[in-house]
Amino acid sequence: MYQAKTDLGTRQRRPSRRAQETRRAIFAAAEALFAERGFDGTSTRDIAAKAAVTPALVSFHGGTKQALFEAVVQARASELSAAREAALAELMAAQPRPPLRAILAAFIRPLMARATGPDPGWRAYARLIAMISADPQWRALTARCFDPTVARFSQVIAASCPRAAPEHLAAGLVFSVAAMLALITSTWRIDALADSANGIAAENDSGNQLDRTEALICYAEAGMLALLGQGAAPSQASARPLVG
Amino acid sequence: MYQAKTDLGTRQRRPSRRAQETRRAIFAAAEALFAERGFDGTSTRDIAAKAAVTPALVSFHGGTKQALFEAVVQARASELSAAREAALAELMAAQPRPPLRAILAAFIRPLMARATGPDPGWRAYARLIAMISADPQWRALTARCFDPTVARFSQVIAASCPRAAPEHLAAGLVFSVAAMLALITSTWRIDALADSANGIAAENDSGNQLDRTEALICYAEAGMLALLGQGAAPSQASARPLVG
DNA sequence: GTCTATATGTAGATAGAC
DNA sequence: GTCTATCTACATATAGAC
Repeated sequence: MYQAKTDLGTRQRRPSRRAQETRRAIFAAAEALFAERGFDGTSTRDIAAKAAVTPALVSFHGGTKQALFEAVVQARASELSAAREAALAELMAAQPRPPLRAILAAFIRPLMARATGPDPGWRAYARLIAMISADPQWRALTARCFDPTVARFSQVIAASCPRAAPEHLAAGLVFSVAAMLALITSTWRIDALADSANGIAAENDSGNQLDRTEALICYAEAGMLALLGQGAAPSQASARPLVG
Repeated sequence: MYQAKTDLGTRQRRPSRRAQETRRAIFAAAEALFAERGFDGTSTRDIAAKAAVTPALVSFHGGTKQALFEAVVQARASELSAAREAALAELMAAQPRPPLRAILAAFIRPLMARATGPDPGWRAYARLIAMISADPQWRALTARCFDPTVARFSQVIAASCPRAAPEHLAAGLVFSVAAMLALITSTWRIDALADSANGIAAENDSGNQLDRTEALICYAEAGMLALLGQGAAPSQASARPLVG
C-alpha cells in the first residue's frame, strides 16, 4: 500500500526534506509527461525516469497511476480557481454588475497569464487541462475541479444580463472556454494559418501570445453578446433572428 | 506483413464479400473505440473483440495500430472536406463575396449535421476528431486531413473582409473550430450549466442540438466580426482598442 | 482470408531487504 | 523512505497451419 495523503485518523511523521523533494520531483515529472502524452500514453516508469527515482517511489508517493493523475490536476486547480474568484470579487467590489468583457477577462486572464508565463509547470498544466477537457474519461474530475467556479461566473453574467436565456449563456461559456483552451493547444495552427495567408512573410513570432489573449477576450465577448441578445448587431446579412 | 492498401505495383485479387465485411467491421469497431477511449486507451484486442474477429485479423486488415488509426481518421475526412467545399462552392456561385455567417455555416453545418444525425459512425467520428485536435501527437495527421479546407475557407473570408489582419482571421477561425468541437464533446457540460442556472427545471433536453448549431454559428460570426474589426462594436466598456 | 499459438516487450503494483 | 527484484497481466505483432 501507499501512504494515504489525507489519513487524518493516524499520526504521521513530518516528511523529511529529501522525501518532500522526491515527492515534488515525481509530481513535476508526472505533470509534464501527462500533459505531453496523455494519461494512457504515460507509464509510471516514464515518470520515475524523468523524476530520476525508481518506479517503486512513484507508487509510494503518488499511489495508483490514476490517483497521481487526479492529484496533479487538482493541485493547481485550487490555485487557479482562487485566482479567478479573487479577480471576480475585486471586479464586483467596484461595481455590482460588471460589464461582460471584464467578467470574461477575470476568468480567462488567470489561466492565460500562467500558461504564457515563465513557469514550465504552469505551461504543462495548461496543456494538460486542455487535453482532459475533451476526454469523456475525465468528466467527473474536470467537473469537480472547475465547474463550481464556472457556475459562479455564470451567475454573475446572468445577473448582468437578466434577459439572457440560460441555455444560450451556458453554450456561450462553453464555447468561450473551448476557444481559450484552443489558444493553449493550437498556437501552432494559428501560426500556420496566418503564415499561409501572409505568403511566407513570417513576421514576429513571439510577443503575439499576450495580444492573442486580448483577441480571445474580444472574440468571446462579442460572441456571447450576440448569443445573449444584447446589442452587438452583426454588421451585414443579419436581419436574421438569433436562432434559425 | 499486412496487405498494403495502396500497392498499385502488384496485382491484387478482388476481396471476397466476406473479407470486405470483416474489414468493415474492424474499421467500425476501431472508430467507435478510438473515439471512446483514445488511441493509447484502445488495444487491438479490444477492437478485435468488438468486431467479433480474432486479433490477427486486425493486423491483417488494418496494419499496425497507428496505420489503422490514421486510416480511420482519413476515411471520413475526405467526405467531410468534400461536403464543406461543395457548400462553399454553392455559396460562391450565388455571390462572389458571401457574408461571413454563410461562410461559417458552410464549414460548420456539414460536420454538425452528421454528428447529430442517425449514423453512429459519424457520431463517433466527430468525437474522435474533437479528441485528436487537442493532442500534439496527431498534429501532422490533423493538418493533413483538415488544414487544406480550412485554408480555403480562410482565403474566402479574407476576400470578403479585405481589411482583416491575417493573424486575427487565423485566431478567429481556430477559436470557432474549437467552439464547434466543444459542442460535440461537451453537450453534457452545457446541459449541466444550464440546468444549474435553471434551478432544477430541466426542460426539453432533446431538440436542442440543432438549435445549438445555429447558436454556435451566431456566436462564431459575432466573435469573428469583432476580431476582424468590422462593426459589431462591443456594447459597453469598450472604447478600448482591439488588442491590448 | 482466417485461425491458433506464441514471440517479445512492457505495463502497474508490491514484497521485503536496507 | 528508498531500493532491488519480481509477480501478474496485457500489449503489439507475426509465423505457420488450414
